[in-house]
Amino acid sequence: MMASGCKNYDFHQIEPFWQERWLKEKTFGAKNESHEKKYYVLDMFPYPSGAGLHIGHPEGYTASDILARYRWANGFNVLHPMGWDAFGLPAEQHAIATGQHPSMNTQNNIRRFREQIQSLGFAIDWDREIDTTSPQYFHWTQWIFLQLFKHGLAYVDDQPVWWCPELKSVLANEEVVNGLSERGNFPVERKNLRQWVLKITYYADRLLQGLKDIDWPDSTKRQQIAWIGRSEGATIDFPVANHDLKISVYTTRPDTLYGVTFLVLAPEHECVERVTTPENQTKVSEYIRNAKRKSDLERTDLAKDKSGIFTGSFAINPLNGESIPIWIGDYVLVSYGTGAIMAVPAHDARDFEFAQKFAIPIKQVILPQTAEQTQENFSGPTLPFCADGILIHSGEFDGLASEEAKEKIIQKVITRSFGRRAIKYKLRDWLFSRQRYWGEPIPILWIERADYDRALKERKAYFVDKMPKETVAYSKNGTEYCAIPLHEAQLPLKLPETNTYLPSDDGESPLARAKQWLNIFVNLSTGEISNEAQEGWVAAMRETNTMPQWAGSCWYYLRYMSPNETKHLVDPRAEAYWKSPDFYIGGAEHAVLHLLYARFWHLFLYDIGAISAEKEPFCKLFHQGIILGNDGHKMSKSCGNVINPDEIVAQYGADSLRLYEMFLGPLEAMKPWKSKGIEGVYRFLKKVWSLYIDEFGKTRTFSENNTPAIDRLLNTTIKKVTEDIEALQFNTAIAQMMIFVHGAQKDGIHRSTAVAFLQLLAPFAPHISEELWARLGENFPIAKAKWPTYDASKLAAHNVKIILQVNGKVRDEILVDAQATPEEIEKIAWQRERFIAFIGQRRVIKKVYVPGKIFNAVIQ
RNA sequence: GCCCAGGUGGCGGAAUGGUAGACGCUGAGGACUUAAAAUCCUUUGUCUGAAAAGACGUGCGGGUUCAAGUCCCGCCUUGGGCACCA
Repeated sequence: MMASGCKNYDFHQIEPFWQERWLKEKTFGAKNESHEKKYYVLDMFPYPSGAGLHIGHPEGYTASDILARYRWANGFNVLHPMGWDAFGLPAEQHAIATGQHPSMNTQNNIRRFREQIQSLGFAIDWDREIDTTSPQYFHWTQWIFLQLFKHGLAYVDDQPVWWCPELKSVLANEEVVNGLSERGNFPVERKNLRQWVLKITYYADRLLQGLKDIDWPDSTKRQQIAWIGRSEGATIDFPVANHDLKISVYTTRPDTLYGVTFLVLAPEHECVERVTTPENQTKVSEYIRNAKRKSDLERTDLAKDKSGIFTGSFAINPLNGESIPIWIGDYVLVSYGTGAIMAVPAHDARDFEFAQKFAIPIKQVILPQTAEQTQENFSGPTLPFCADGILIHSGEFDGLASEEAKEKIIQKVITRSFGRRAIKYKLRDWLFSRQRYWGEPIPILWIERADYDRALKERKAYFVDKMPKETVAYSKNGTEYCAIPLHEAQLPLKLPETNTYLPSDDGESPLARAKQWLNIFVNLSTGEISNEAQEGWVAAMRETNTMPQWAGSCWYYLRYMSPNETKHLVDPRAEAYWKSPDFYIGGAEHAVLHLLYARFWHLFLYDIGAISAEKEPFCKLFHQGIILGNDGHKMSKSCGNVINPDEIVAQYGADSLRLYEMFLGPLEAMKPWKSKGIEGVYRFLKKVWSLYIDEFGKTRTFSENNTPAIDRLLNTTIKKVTEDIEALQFNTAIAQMMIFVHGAQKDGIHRSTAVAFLQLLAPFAPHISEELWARLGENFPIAKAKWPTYDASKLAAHNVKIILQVNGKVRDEILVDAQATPEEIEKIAWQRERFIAFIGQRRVIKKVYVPGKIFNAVIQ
């Protein structure tokens, strides 16, 4: 069981040899039937781009691989899979440019990625490889969509959506950053289009609550919390003077209700026309026209210059009867709360700015409550004062603290029935359709209303028990169409073959041009589909939108458990065993996209019983930091600082690359790549080699015995490496192994020590470890060898160094027996001239002894 | 503007309140070599000093403590996130 007769550390020979061997012997195949404890370690699977593997990929993959191999060595049945998130724009743009079908391009990229990843020697179960673009996979992505549809969580809507003219597609809220597309940084605009939307808001509260029980980086949890944006408050109805009309506003600050000096409606608010008085009509219409013309970037611009217009009407504050003007302003969003606000300029920065600009009265009703600010000479806070405080000018509520006042005022509002408690979320429903070719087709058929009604009435339709309570419908050219699910037997619904991938300017998907695929006939009793009209069948049109790239990644971690399952999205027995990943690693950039969408789908699948083991998909999450270029900037082609992993592997080998990426710094930190730095770990591996192999390429004969120092060093190293792996502190684990090798080189080591050290090194640098392991005559994979344990009694040295301090400053050091008592140590200290010299004639008033470390004399 | 995480030698980074700078890179000197590469050894925070040694030193200013990179208060600064969400 030996790789080669290579004399020197020839990784070119060693690494491919073991990679092939692991693959062929399925060394890292996970067993779905096992009495062993399971460990499921998951990487965020890559998008196989045409650029090939990036140097950042192996960072997370190596970290997860170290854990996988470490768990194997601890007797776990480990699942460490890999796959491809392969739908997406670049493959399609490549197709547009070359005419080559996107699947060709995708398969080429996958092949390259697989080769590159395999060249790094990860302990992956390649029999479980998945590809989101394969029909066997998207069959179940489509199946999940049908379940969402059935449960009323997928619906169509033609509210304004983000449209990107450059990408010719709509984008989800999460994909728009500062008015630009997340992908490509192209401008986006608002456009009314008929779109599929998933009701993620139905899960808003549970998505928030679920965060409490999972072990995630705080910053990521905070981002999701902020994105969900739950707030508690009240909606309050303001009657409009001289109208039979009330305007409802949402507020989180009912304690400021006495400070309301105006209302503001969003320009799109439904009451705008009714409250606008005739003399203000012209100006208001003009204002609204302008507001509509403004791009969202302008409207939410950084300058935030307030604009607005008076409607001419007044509302009545229901609490104190004050008459307050009703304004229109585009700083109020129609899509949040009620689309109208009560403005309290004294205690809200935005209202304050608005009031100042339009000379509206500002009425202070809250006083700061800190002792410092309530002193006699206190002249009042700088307005706006937005924190909690004590109420003034608020009638019966004067003197109450904000928190209590909120509650009391809400109660009064409820009793007098002009309002109610309310909880609002910033989270919006997930815009789920894309006008693109290279995505999962949405498995929906559109039939005419008459056919739909007749089928339902006859109660024989195949879809009766697969429909949402509310019919999903839309009208086009005077005809109403209803959505029905494709029969499950028709899944997977494959993309039509076409040679025009280019989307159109009007938001129509390229699929709409594949007429053969688009216009079909369906048997409403059986769900069968045909291209030819048949007796009793009805004409139907397929949905032409496709799913967004996030769809496939919402449930891939389940598919790995049983990648070939044909009856379920995941084999229930496999799911019961593997549950969910024990460890999930990937970039922080997915904090609110993938990681929120996947949690949503997981909760849904749990609710409908498709899975049963866990309510949360990712119980422990970790983000690896970004690796920057040599120059400290983010790697990019334009900066010319991109490091190619293939070149590193060719020059130093995979083990060096793995080791170096782990040695760079803390896993979570952003850190610059230094091309010189890899020399250090490469030298280290060469030293390891020569510790085991002599200059003729023969395995060395080891020492008869370890020196006591080596015994201690080995045990310290086992302890440190084990603990550091558990804590994901790989950089310091490697440092400790370097210290070990240095000591081993000097003193020589016993064979058993040589064996143990290889095991520690194996998760980090598996190829060289496996090679040397084989040369030591072992005949099974090193990853399956039981992880070494340390002997705690051998960690302590016989002699310890005690630091002598005077007033906390280091003045001397002494070497004493580890068993020495404080008295004995003090006695030795008083014999040290250097130490005594710093004390001189002064009196010692205190002595501090830190066992095994420090003796500190405190003098006057 | 708001929220979060950082700031330690020439560089990447180590340090349960207890010797700051582990480990690695770089630089300097040396050994081996005809030479180079590789390897090995010594050295490498700043200042003063021939040396012994001493003083200073973890973004800045205070504080707590026998003892502070670490804890507390204020500020500066870098990175990330959110940003009219009422």
